[in-house]
Formats: sequence, C-alpha cells, structure tokens
Amino acid sequence: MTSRTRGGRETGERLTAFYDALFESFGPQGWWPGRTRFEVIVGAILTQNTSWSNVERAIGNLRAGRLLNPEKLHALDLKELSGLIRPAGYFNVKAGRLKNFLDFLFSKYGGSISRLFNKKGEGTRGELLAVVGIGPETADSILLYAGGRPEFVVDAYTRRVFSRHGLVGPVASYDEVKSLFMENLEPDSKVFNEYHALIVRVGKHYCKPREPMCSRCPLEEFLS
DNA sequence: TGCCAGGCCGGGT
DNA sequence: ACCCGGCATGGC
Repeated sequence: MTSRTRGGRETGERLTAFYDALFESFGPQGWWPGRTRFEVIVGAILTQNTSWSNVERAIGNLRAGRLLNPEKLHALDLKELSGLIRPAGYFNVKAGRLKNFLDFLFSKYGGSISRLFNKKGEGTRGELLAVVGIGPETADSILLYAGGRPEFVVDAYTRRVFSRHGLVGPVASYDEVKSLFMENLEPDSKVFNEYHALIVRVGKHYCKPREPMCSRCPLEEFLS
C-alpha cells in the first residue's frame, strides 16, 4: 500500500504514527452514525457544541415522525421543528439553521442531496459556508461524512490533543489546524474519516480539558 | 454543583 | 482581525 504521507516527511510520518497507534488501540469507529446522507447532515448541524447522546434523541423524534427527508423537513413548521429537536439544545437556533440549509438545498439543488454532491469542484464548501449556521467544522463534516470528500474535520478535541503534543499552537485557527493534516497526509476520505473519529475517541477518554497531560493514553509514548 | 459537550453568529472594539 | 455574549439540554 502507498504511503499516507506527503509534503514534509517528518510531520507526515508523525501524523501517520499517531493514526496507527490510535487505530491499533481502538479499531475502526464506524462514523458517521447516520442511516442516510441526509441524516448525517442533520446530525452535523444538531451536534454543534452538543454531545451526541442528546442529538440521538432529537434525531429519534424526527425519525418517529417520519420527517428525516428533505421534503418533509423543509415543509415542517419552524416551531414544530424546534420542539422536536429540543433535546439537542439550542433548539431555536438549530431549527433555523436546519431550515437555512433546506432552503439552500431546494433553491439550488431541487432538494436533492445527490445533486449537491454530484457537482464536482471546490464550490460546494463555499456554498455550505454561505449558509447561515454552517461554519467550517460543520461544512467539513458534511463534506467528509455525507459527501465522501477528503476534507479533514477539525474540532475541539483535535486542537486539544495536537496542541498538547506540540503540533499546533494552542490558539491556532481552524484553517491552520486543518492545513496540518491536509498538507501532510494524502487526501483519503477513508483515512480522514477514521482519523477524526479516533481523535474524538481518544480526546473523550484520555485528553480532558483540565487535566494537563494524558495518562495511560495510547499516544503517551509520543510525548516528549 | 459546576463543567463540559463532535460551534456559530452578530455586534462591538 | 480578534473578542465576547448568547444560545440550552443532558451526563457525569
């Protein structure tokens, strides 16, 4: 198999070694936990600054109402939508954000997720970012996990884990952190998928906000 | 009990 | 170009 690294050899090999150690410890994570691409997109918006267990309840409400498709959700009353997604928190804000995405999907792609992702080129990310309520992490999550595009997803865990290992600064911007991966790994959506999920996994269990360093963490051997 | 969770927006400096 | 308050539920 070909190397997963590119660009600067040092950094690329280090990132690959991290990935291998994490995969060795935890195995494949099976992300994203959604039955359809549309459900993945809904989940990506609902999980903003929110634990996944809360999102599952909200998704469950939508599924119980057979509303987990673009047509039904687009037609749904805003107040009813916010009531159904209440368990996900920020429900008024997120109901509006879901509506914003659906308005965009119907006005530009006739409500078709396939058409959204079939259009090739770089334009899709910019279009998603233009939707009010979709920022860089949500856009990249949608592109990677719903669209299969090789966009590396950066989140709070990514920052914490990799700044503790000195690979990024503690206050680096989203695009700076993303570049670390995009410029040093081959663009492989399968690897990006697992890598992000593994970062979340190790971050949850071994890299907590207050505790200065991880102990018994699979990445402990890489600390200097 | 307080802190954290798979962020983002809008207004202010 | 940053900085900050607001948004809100559920788990530990």
